Amino acid sequence: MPRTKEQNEKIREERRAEILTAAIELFARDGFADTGVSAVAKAAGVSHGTVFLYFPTKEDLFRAAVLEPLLAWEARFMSTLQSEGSPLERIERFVRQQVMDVAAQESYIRLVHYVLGLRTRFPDIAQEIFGYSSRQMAALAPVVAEGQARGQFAPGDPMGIAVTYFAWLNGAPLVYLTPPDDPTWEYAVGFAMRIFGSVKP
Amino acid sequence: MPRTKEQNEKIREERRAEILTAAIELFARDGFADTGVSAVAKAAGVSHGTVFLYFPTKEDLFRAAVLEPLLAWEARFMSTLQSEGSPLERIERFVRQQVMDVAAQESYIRLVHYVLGLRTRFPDIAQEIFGYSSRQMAALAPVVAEGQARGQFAPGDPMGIAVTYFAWLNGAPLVYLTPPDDPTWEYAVGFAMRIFGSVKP
Amino acid sequence: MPRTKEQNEKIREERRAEILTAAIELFARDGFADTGVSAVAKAAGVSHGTVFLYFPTKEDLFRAAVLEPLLAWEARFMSTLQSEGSPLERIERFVRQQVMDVAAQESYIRLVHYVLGLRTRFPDIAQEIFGYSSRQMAALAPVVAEGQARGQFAPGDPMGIAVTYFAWLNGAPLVYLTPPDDPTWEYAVGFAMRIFGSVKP
Amino acid sequence: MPRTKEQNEKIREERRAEILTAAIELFARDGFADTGVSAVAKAAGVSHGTVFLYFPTKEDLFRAAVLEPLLAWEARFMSTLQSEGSPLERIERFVRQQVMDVAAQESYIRLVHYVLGLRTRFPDIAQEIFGYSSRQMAALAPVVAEGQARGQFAPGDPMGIAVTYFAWLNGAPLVYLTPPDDPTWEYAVGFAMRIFGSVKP
DNA sequence: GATGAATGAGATTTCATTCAT
DNA sequence: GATGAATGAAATCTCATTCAT
Repeated sequence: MPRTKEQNEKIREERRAEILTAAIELFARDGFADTGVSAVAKAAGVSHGTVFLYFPTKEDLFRAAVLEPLLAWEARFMSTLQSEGSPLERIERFVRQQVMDVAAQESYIRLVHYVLGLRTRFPDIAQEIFGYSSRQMAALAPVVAEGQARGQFAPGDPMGIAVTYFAWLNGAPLVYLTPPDDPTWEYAVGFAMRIFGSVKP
Repeated sequence: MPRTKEQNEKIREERRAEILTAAIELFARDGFADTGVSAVAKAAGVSHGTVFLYFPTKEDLFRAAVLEPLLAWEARFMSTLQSEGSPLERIERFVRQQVMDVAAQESYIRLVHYVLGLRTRFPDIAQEIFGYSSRQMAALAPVVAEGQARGQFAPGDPMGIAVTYFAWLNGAPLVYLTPPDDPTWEYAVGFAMRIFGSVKP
Repeated sequence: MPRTKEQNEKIREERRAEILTAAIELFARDGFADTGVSAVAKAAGVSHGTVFLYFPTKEDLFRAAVLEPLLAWEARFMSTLQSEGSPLERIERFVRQQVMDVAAQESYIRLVHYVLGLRTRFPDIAQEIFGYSSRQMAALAPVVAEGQARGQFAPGDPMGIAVTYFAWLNGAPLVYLTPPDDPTWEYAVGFAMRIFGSVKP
Repeated sequence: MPRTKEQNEKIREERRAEILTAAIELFARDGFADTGVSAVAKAAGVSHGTVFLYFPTKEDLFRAAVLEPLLAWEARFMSTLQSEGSPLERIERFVRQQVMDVAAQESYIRLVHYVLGLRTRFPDIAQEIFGYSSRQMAALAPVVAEGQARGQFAPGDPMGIAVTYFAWLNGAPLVYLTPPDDPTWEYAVGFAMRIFGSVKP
């Protein structure tokens, strides 16, 4: 009895995900050129020929490894920002969530930064990441403004503050090198709130 | 009659610097593996064989391109931090200098970040960069503490604040994409000072 | 449907042998450094990339080309030495076999001598060849002693005689330059027997 | 006061000899392709540019390193062969001299064998060496014949015997690996005499 | 005459991609 | 669909040779 169409689809989906997971890890560790397709195949438990059945070229594989996780993140962060509570509460929740994700997905973050650093080498992918960043900053600014109106944050251009926060968020994994469950990360959240002008006594 | 030793030395010094300058630019743009030694040679106006007369391997060239500028920077920043004036003045000068350098040497900064991102690929070089960062943070913290004692900055663990500032500084070039003479950078300095708890009215 | 494991194994075995045969010929003619892997590949009818699928480095290819035929030879010679007949008959058969092999496999012999000449350049391979020689001399000596006891050979230290014979055998291809079917070789056998002290009237 | 023509000549002669001595050693150790002109220059204490003042190409240097010592040897051996004494005495003296020279100049001998092994690679040089060998065998045969006539040697074609002896002489350094002052070499002389049919009781 | 900086041909080795099975 | 043998472009690195000084 041959497999049904659904079963085939499912198998394909799983294989694809396995390859992508392996690719993220390896591309993040060694960069694009130093990561062989064979290495990804091996880590995913398939032959290197198979990788090309799922991704026509190495560049396609790379692009998928970099961009697909971004989509899932974006949805989560946006919803957090629009959730319940005062601006201070929402922003603190948002910051904590991002910090924790950055800590937990450290190798993926490295991959994103790698592409941004080589933005002339990978212009299309970098462009998509910049779009993602811009949308987040644009969504953060009005919440900051609302907090300032309520007196929860120190005054200042809300968009400038949002940008400053994202600069810090991007730089964080370069200075905090501890594992995700280390208290440093929670501690860092408190310091990040200083950017919004909220200093805990 | 052969050249004197001094003449040879001078020639070598100049060629070396030319090659290094070209290497920084290209490594920053395309990364290690995608930058051919021939491309560096061409940009420096020499044949590829010549590059190997000055740097025994491509890795040596890369290492020199990443680390040698750091040494010059370190001296400058340290001296700024220990210059005259109140803690607030010194830190503001320090921040402005770093921000302006980061803006002006954008491609070099990208190169440094590239290495930090691929720190398992380039462990030795990354280690040296981390050492450089640590020394700067260690030098910054006492100035913050002094400013807090004088009431110029909001309270908070000085070392934690120093680390937060460096996180921001590292992230800045990923969100500010404007040329070095753009007012954005001066503007960014003001926002960075929020991290120290100094909010201009 | 992919090839079966057996099919792959067979393909690999055949290709490997083809490459090795070509390599022996070319290494013997031009030495290690002046034989390009591409030349071997061309002679074997494959692309140069393929050679590296079978031998990870050129040195590995060289080592295999030098040592693998030795193993086959050793077995043959040993069995001849221990075959039936009087010591004189066995040694004469042994000498004739070696002389004929040396004549027939002239280029391979040249390759072995090449390695022995450059024994500081190829210490491991040379060591293995010396081991091979030693084992043969050690096996020859007792047969000589037996022949002396029977009065078939002139007296003298059997091991010294074995060594002398091997010196001659090694030197033979440097002075006899005729093709393998030339009567010179058969003629040479008779002269070699003088070393054992057996002079035909 | 400038140097006289004679002084210049002498200096040139010495430099040339130094380079040649270094070249013999290195070519013998590493072969032609793996010996760099710079290595020879360094061993001779000159710059690599200087080597090309004395030998227009690397091949010329190699040719000189291989062939020049042969000329000196030839003269010595010939005179020994034509010296005083009975054929047995002269041949024994000749053999001893050659064996001792082979032992003492082991690396040079290796170089000669290297060229003979790669005779298609270095056809001209090999040709000259073969000429040298032929002349020696041609000179040795009549002495053997004379010895046979006097009953000092066992009968047999004198030229065949001469060739057999040279085969042995060429093979000797491949099986005797001891330093030149080791008694093995003197011992070997005795065994070599068996080829002529002279067995010491 | 001597030096050593520079060149560029050529060597080994890697690896994305193709394709027969 | 999956495999892995094969290809060949491209990369790093070496070194004989030239030539300005």
